[in-house]
Amino acid sequence: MAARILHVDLDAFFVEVCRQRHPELRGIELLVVGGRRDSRGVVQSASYAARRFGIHAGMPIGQAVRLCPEATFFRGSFPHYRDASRAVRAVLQRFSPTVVMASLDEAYLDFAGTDRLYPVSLLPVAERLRDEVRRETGLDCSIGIGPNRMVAKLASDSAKPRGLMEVRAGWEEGFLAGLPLRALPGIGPKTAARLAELGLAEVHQVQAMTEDGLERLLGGEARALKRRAHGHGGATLRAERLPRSVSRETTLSRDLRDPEELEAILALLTARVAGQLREEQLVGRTVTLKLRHDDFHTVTRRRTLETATDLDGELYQAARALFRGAFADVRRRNRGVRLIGVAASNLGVAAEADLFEPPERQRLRELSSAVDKVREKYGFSSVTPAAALRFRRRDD
DNA sequence: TCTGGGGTCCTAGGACCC
DNA sequence: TCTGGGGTCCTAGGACCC
Repeated sequence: MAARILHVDLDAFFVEVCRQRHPELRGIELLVVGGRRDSRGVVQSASYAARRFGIHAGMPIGQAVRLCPEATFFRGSFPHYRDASRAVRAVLQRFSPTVVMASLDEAYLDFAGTDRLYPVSLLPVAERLRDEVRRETGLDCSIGIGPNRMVAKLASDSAKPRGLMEVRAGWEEGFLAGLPLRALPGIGPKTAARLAELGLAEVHQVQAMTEDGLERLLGGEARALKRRAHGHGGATLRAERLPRSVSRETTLSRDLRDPEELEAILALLTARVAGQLREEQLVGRTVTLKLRHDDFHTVTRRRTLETATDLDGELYQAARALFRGAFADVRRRNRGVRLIGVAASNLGVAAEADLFEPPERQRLRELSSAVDKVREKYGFSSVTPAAALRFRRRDD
């Protein structure tokens, strides 16, 4: 059964969702979403008008301000994005039983086995899909169609904005030949620079080489690159699996040197991670602490627990111990801390009940589910971990 | 005001085991 | 007589993606 994958990519998703939710932004052509003017963040998305000034996702906000001081900078809100994304998914699910959201603004649809239904082209389906998404959610999208995920995605990239492109089976190599290697998934800035030093910049160059020749240049990576250059990659859509990690991190509005203040923030971040684990009925066994020094030197420290947990206290205990170890280095280097974060990984599904669980742990579990209920009703900050009180009092 | 936040996957070395 | 070899688990870091 021939694979046929459709990739839907929403155009300027974050910008458009902000416009829908904040009508005062609608008349503003030059709109940049991601953080306020003075934030230490990066651009999440920019309106097409702002992009003409060279602003793009991932660019530091400060740099975007310099490129286009007259632009409006807006922070945006995750729940709004999430709700908009779900609304789009609901439309997509009417077109295929297999819809995999790759992120908030991207989805893959499986059309394998539709050769009789649509013997020639999927473009008419894509057109209807685009119109229905537009009509029901007010959002524009671009759609790429291909024999696998990679080609479908590259096709939608080429089609942006508001375009459709189909690459039929057999035409992958020709389509890819005109692209830079950097366009291939997995070829980021570092790899692209390394390949460029070897004289490789375009997909057609890799296509023209033998695998042995490429192997002499690249070693073990040759095979994977060769496959991608010829248009292979992701013929099936795998169902969604358990997440691999749950994390929260924050870049502080100013660099901090006070460990107590940092521990208070760590307590809040850990409570968020624990809350998400419980919400998704997961438990984590490995706790990772992340610290970024003010000179951008970044370290992680991790610890694997005896038993997986979703309890604030157990996660925090591990996180704090890791923090104290890592903070000793910060102090030794006489630096401040720019970013602090915590992650739970090594995840499993939370067990229904454990008959042999010690009673004190049972009490903690009851406590956290009570906290979860209050938070569900009144918001996360209605309950604050004691360890975070100092931070709350100071900066709220 | 340079450089976010949430993820995924991979590598490499050490410990430990058989 | 100097050191095998595979597998698994663990930690730390890094590239990449949106």
